[in-house]
Amino acid sequence: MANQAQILNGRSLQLLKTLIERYISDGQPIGSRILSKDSSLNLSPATIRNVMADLEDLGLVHSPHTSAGRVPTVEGYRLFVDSLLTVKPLDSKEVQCLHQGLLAQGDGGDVVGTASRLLADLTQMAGVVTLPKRELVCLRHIEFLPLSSGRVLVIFVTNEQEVHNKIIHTNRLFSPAELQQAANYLNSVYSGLSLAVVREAILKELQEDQERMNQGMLLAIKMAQLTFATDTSQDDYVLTGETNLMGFNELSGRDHLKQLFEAFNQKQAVIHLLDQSMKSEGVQIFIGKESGYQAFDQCSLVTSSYSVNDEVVGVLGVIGPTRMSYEKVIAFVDVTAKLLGAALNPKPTSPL
Amino acid sequence: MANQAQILNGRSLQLLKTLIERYISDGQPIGSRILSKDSSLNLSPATIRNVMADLEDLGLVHSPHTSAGRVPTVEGYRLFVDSLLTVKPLDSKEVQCLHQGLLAQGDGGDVVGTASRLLADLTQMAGVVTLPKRELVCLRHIEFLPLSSGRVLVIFVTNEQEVHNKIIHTNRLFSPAELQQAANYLNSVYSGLSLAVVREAILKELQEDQERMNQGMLLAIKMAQLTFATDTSQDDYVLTGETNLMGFNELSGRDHLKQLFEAFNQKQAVIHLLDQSMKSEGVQIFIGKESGYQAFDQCSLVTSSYSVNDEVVGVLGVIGPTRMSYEKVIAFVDVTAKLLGAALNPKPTSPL
DNA sequence: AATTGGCACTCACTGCATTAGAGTGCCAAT
DNA sequence: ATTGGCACTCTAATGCAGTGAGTGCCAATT
Repeated sequence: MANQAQILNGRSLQLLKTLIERYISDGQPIGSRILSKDSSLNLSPATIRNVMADLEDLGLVHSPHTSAGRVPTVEGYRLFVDSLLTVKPLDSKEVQCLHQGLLAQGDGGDVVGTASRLLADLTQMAGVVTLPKRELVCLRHIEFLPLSSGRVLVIFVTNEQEVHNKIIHTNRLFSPAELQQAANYLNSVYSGLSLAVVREAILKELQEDQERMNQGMLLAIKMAQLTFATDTSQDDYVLTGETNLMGFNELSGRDHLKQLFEAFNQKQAVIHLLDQSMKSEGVQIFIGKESGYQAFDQCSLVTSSYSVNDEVVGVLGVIGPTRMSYEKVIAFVDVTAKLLGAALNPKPTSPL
Repeated sequence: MANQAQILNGRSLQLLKTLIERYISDGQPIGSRILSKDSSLNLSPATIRNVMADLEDLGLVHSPHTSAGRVPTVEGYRLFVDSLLTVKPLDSKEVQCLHQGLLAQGDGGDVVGTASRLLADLTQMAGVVTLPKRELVCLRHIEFLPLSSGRVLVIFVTNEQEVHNKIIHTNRLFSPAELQQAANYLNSVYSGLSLAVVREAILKELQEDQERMNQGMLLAIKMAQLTFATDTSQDDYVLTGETNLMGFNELSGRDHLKQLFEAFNQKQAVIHLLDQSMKSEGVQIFIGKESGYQAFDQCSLVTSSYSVNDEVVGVLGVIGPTRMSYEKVIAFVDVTAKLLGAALNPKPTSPL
């Protein structure tokens, strides 16, 4: 270990950095000659070879075969992004572009989708944005419609304009009037509160003695419970630009590509990774096998949580090959997260 | 032309048929020797070669290079599916499977999605199903919610349980009470009618003298007009199993695949093709370049419209490489269309 | 007149040897 | 500690011969 500290001096780190930068831009193994010219250290190729041998011992770079240059390993990338990276702030032009794009969207109201598409377009990779966490979501309006055989269609609107629907099962039939009454009650009492609060309140009501309540209220509470009880933390995300990934040679193996897209469809892997980023603020990076999913072996995922009112409500990120321009992507992800948070934030639900 | 008729006798057709069948199963150019053994005609390879030369003159088959076997052309496939094909009815086992799958779905109520997935799973290609046509869709319930700056969120439920929403712009602010009244009016008058009828009725109302109506009715009509006027024939479809297509060599060129998936994402091309099938009943097939879209050059699309109450309401189909087992796919598409129509049909909207 | 066997020819694919080039590792010299 | 030199390794590209599948055509056969 003392050895490592000795070896990993400024110079070797500098070399590692230029190697990775060059590899990211060229995509081919980097030899000592190139590195000697590329770095401003004025070292001969021979010296560089020695350093490279050390770096290889440490597992930071790797040689595809005897007479090829070096390629960064996952550990190399990790060290790079953790300590060597010089993140350039975005051009104000690009920030403008993002800002415009996020605000000047159509009336679809799909800020999340827009953000995802912006990420994908600007990075030429895949963009992914989770829907904002439910707890942050305020109930605006609820409505019940009777269906056949005791089922009831629940429609509820959250925040400004997001419409959700769900079918619940009841053990008896209800008249439209009853349901209307229940909805009225719920709307008058719970409108404007976050779903989390609503859920708690309902549980409390159910525990209290129910004789105090009249029939209508009781029905309303029960319906609400059926609707909101199951914490279907609607883990979902918007993924765009997947096709961009087909352009990269390192991902273009048939099987690889198939695995990747199947993972996208099943969502579960991506969700798991994004969830991990939920816990911490700021940009987080998964490089290659670090993700733990085989499908993403050759991919890196750069994520950032985004917040509204200083509370983390979602995650967004970019998926691309491990050989991506981390500096740029990190910058993009970072500001997009902030802009998205801002775009979601200052929309005070206009009180009716 | 008289020549063609002479040449295209039963024997050459028979040979074309076996050639295509064999090519579909093997995927490699078929030579005269193989064909001689495969066909039950007891002809020598030399004879077959003569026939093949004729077929090539007619543009039905094609030789990749001098010393390779023959491969069917688009025209060859076309002749094959039009006149030579022996469609085998499905095993009752498979029909069962489809039937079960369509009926025994979760409460998601997403019959269309289920159908698409079934098609994809059973054929190991991509399945696509359009949403049922709007005209067949009955208005069940409508509701307005005021948003900021004169915008109004419209929620309407069609058929049993499909929830749609849309934002419309108005030139002044409305109170919730006004909107409620308007919704009540619309619900009482138009509930149960198809969207097409509703649209017509509204246009008629607007043309008649409006002084007869009171303020509330007028508002209601205007809101409804904004909602249903633009014939956003919600051209949309559910596409599943795209990843299955990545397994086929003939489609696995990077650029090809990318084009294909981009076409899927943009939807427009697929919609156009499906729309064409809307007009005619029964199974329809687009082979290779027949589609007119470069992205689908190497693909075939087997579609069938599906009907409810003898009226065509949507289209479904399978997308795969031109070298697909048309017999099977046609059978699958055909019965799935019928089963889907049936699954949608006998659900009489329970009168409240 | 259709069918067939025979034969020359074409073309892709394979294996093999060769070459050029890029890059390494190591050693001795600075 | 750094460097130049040198032998070595491995890849990628090239050329070349051999093989096999398949064709097209012609003359013989039925």
